[in-house]
Amino acid sequence: MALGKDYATQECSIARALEVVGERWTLLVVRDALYGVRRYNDFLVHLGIPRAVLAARLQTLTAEGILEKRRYQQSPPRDEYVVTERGIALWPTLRALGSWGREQFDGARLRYFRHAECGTELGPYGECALCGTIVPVTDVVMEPGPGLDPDPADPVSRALLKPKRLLEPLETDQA
Amino acid sequence: MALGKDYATQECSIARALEVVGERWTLLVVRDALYGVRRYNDFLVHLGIPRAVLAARLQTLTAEGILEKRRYQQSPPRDEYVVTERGIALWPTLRALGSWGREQFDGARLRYFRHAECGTELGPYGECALCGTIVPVTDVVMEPGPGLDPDPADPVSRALLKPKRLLEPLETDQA
DNA sequence: CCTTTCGGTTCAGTCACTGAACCAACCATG
DNA sequence: CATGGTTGGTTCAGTGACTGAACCGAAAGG
Repeated sequence: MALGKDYATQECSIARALEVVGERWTLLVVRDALYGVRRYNDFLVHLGIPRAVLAARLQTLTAEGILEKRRYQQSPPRDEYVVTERGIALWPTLRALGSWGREQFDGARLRYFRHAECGTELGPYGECALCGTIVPVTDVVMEPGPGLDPDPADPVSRALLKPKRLLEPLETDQA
Repeated sequence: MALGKDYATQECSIARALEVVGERWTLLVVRDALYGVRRYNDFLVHLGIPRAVLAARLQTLTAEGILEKRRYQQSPPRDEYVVTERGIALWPTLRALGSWGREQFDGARLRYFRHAECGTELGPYGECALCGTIVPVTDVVMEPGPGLDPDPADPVSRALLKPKRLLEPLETDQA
């Protein structure tokens, strides 16, 4: 967490985790990465994050092995940030946090997450009640709920309105 | 999150949740509250948090309905902070975060969490593999693992070495 | 009285985040 | 070849959050 490093004295894996992903914006960057966002500019417009902070977060997330920087075209040279296994492993945490936020505060259904195989909506821990299993991230389909703005300003939010699998790269029609 | 409030534009319950518990130290305070810590001074020595920050966190957590301030003796007047249902509902998030931190970084077993009924160790989502259910927080027993310092300096850490149920108030022998 | 405990508040200093400006590499266009 | 657009940054001044130490007040306890 960079501030004072005091979590180091905590002898606790929660504290250890927060050292890595506890800074402002970090978990939202990981969330977007799981949603399929990969490019600097897409993170930027979707999160509304200051450029300097985004650059810093992408760097530390890469250094911690949560994202991987990958060249996807040579000319002009362009890199994308792809979420790794270690990042994918944060899905249950994000899912639990989101469930808590919605249950305790919002109420509105913003997005549905379903088991791709059977269409069942996931439980709060990312499990499929029908199949009785924890659904792997690649088998989760995300689709918009009634609470979501149907005509958002930025192209990334617009692209996220289409039902899609988690991790599947986002296609932004730059219109 | 108090910084700029930009999460408000996120249309996302994860962002909503982070508005409330995303600030530095906040989740660790909630963790301690679930472990049974209730008193200002116990939070203080166990977390090593600046007094001003602790006071601020306790206030906002109380305002958000995650903790409840409660007078436990009249003379001298003393209050304790008890975790509410809303705070208890953060247990799956903390559990997931802790599992992630240990699996991805630490490795060392610091604490075991078991289903009180049957003694089975909880899975990463707080479920009991034997009973096949999500274990309610009141039925979780916490005990020290081999990775934990067996003779810590502060009395709170020492009190947390004894196996105990979650939520059960901590008894600090002020020795 | 005098001291200690508990639960804070105050304050100066530091560090992180913010927002705007700037920059460099590369491509497309005329 | 100049111009402008796109992408992915860096720099920098200003603000706000966190830190650590000091101080404070109420209420025992001796």
